[in-house]
Amino acid sequence: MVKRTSLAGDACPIARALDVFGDWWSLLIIRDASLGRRRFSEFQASLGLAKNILATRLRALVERGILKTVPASDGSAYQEYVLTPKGRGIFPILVALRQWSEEFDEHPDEIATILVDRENGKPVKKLALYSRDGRVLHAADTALKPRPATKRARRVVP
Amino acid sequence: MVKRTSLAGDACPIARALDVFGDWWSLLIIRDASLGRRRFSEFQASLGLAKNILATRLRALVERGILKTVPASDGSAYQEYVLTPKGRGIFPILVALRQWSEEFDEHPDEIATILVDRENGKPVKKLALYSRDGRVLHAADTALKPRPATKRARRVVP
DNA sequence: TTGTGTGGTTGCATTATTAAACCAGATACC
DNA sequence: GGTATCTGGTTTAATAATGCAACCACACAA
Repeated sequence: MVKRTSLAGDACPIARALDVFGDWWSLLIIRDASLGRRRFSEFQASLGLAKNILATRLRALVERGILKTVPASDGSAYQEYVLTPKGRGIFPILVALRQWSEEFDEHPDEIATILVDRENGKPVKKLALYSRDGRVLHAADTALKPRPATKRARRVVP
Repeated sequence: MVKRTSLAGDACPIARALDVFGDWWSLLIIRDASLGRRRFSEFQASLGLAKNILATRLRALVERGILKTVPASDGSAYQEYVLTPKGRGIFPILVALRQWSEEFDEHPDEIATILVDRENGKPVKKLALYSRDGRVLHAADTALKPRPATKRARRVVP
């Protein structure tokens, strides 16, 4: 069996996230969903991917709890795909990706849009990582520690 | 020619970022590099991917300015791969992915590590998006605006 | 100088992606 | 009511990417 590697059982949370939506199209579907696109045909027109791939991805994202299907909002018998809370939780990742391109892309003039505060139309701040006591942390200021054991795990009587 | 779709010319900065390191292995290589792994064999042992795939990915990441090769730090004639500033800029994306898994993974007990402040060993804060004036912004509080035209573009004399 | 480790490349089998054709049910049109 | 068209897919066949194992050149160690 020479299947594509799965990262599902990995202990690294980054790998685990990639296992859920780390393929070529899933994040773009999620981006579209967070922009308000809901219908199969909307995704297909926006992304220009083959319909069978879109169908596969939508099914996987629904299975994994990122999207859910709801009855169409226009009263027709069709269904729509909307983000679950778990799916909306991906928003910071999309913002981080966007800000990386804004900072490091070689042709930033080709970027069409900027992310702004809806209240006043001003660009948002750059994401930053903070310590408990409010200092900005860079990669070198951080470390990985083993996760403390969960208290809730109840021991089975032998 | 039925090639895999490229997102390089896309106007969306998220798509542009995914075009650079959005494939199955690149982000994991970058994660490893940011943990201090530098040698081909270290990446291969850590990730367990085929050597030809690793070679292809490393070459692509070097071409795209995420990694650069340097002489081995132990004085041998081999080379090592280290992150460029552009590569280190991916750190917030890794953090966002990690935090998403910490919050939404169905088996969080399988996550082995937590990210802490090196100063005091305490867990870092959750990434949050802020407005210019310091309010926390969620997806619904934001909007996309067309990017203002760049002033620096000089007109060619006709 | 013989042996071993590093850092790949090559070849082949398997899997994933793609485009295009097809299709059933829902909707719109007359 | 009957026909045409739209929506949301599935199926098929070709091409590209991935995975594994074998191989290989060079560095290094004994």
